[in-house]
Amino acid sequence: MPDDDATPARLAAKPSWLISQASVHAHRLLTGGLAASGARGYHYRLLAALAEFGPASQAQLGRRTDMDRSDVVAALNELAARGLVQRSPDPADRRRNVVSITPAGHAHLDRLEELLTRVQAELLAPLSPAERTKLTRLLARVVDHHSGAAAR
Amino acid sequence: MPDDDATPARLAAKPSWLISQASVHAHRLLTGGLAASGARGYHYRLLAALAEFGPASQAQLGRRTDMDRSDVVAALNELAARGLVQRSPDPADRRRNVVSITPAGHAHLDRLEELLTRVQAELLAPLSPAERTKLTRLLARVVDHHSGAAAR
DNA sequence: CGAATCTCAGACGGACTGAAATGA
DNA sequence: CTCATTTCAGTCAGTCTGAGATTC
Repeated sequence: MPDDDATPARLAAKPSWLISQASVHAHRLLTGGLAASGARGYHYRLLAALAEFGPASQAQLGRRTDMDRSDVVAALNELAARGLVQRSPDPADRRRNVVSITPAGHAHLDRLEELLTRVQAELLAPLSPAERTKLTRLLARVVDHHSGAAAR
Repeated sequence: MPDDDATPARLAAKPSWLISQASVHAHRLLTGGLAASGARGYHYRLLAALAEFGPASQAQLGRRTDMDRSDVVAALNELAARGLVQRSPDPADRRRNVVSITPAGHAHLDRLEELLTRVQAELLAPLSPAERTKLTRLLARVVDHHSGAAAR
């Protein structure tokens, strides 16, 4: 049987379908690439937030990386066990754990950054450099519009 | 505190991040719009496949709509209960149920089609018509590349 | 015999909710 | 006392796997 798994045309033409298919492929490439280094996407998100904004509470990190509170706890446990972040009580407010990135954490972030850059190239392989930029800009405007309106 | 939920720049610039964020927004708009009609995305996918390719077995429908076999069973139960599809044993192969769309199913598909078209417009609201086309074409090439290579 | 189909029940990982403990 | 934070336990919806019955 030839087209036993052909996608219905009206479905394949819907932007929402294309986006969700693209997202599936992206997630597969991403977790695949990271697994080789024993890392997860959450690690990158947390380390990137710490590197850019400096030490932060776990609640802050959850908001900045769009992660659930309990997932932040779990991922930080993994990072702390490997010495990539450090938890210390905030001297100014002893309710908080202030989380900061260590030198080893910076080094790890650099490795992940490089790895993720390769994954992006793989994901956008069929597009020219100009087209990759164009796609990225268009997506950014769509995302910006909806997260600006909906988030808060 | 102002930027308590700012996204790290290097994360916000990654195509894979943008795609997955866009996918979250698309899914939210989609399920939200469909829920108003008591419908689900699976219903549209199945009805579209039946309308385009004609009667099919449940296994075929699963492949064409990228659905799990047990989800096909559940969604068809819902559609059959509302008289939108019909199940009948295949006389040529009694293992199979041949599923076909009813006139009421066609009418329902038309309603869903209209609804989903509005959702697409909402999703791509910040883009001009030309930009929407451009984005759709670029995404189609990316998806095509990866599903052509990985699927089988 | 092996392979495919339909169906149901159970499992499984991911994400959210509630509440206790702590301390400003 | 009230509020925010951290943490864990429990829950929940969505999806997949396994197994059985049937037919090719």
